[in-house]
Amino acid sequence: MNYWLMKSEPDVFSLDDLCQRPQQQEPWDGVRNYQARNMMRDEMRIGDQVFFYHSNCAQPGIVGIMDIARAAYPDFSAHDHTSNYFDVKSTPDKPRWFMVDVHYVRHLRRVITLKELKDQVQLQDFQLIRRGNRLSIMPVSSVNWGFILSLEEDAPPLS
DNA sequence: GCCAACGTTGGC
DNA sequence: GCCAACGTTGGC
Repeated sequence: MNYWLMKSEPDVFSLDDLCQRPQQQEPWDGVRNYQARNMMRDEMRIGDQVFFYHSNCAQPGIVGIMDIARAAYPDFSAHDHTSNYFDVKSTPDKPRWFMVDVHYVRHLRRVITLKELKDQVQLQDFQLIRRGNRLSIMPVSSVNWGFILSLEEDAPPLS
């Protein structure tokens, strides 16, 4: 099984939004970056575990856990003229963009903030906190996954 | 294939 | 709102 982190702006789609879906499941549409697409299309498997990360908000950080409920299939929002994610170069015949379905697992007991992650000596190899990182989807090693989860048990940092 | 211009991400 | 970092586009 593989571990991942996926970012979303909570104003657009939050962990609470996912939690409130009827099946607590949702297509992860709108990814328009080739590296991120390739990871979804080529490497994500049903049952993989995913950190849900809130970006571009007051308190950026990991807020919960999802799993992969459906492997990659064409992102239909690319073919929808009314969608923000419309891409004239993607067609149903030759889809350029792919997505997976994610499924809610749980909220973390507290937000593990970006700042807190950056402060961890043990996470210096974690892509999320490397300079200039902008990928919205990234792999998480099983070691880092376990370590980050262990932070959940700690008291939140005071600052 | 090079690279300047431009657009986007996302923390702060 | 600012801006650093990075990806994409398109002229040549």
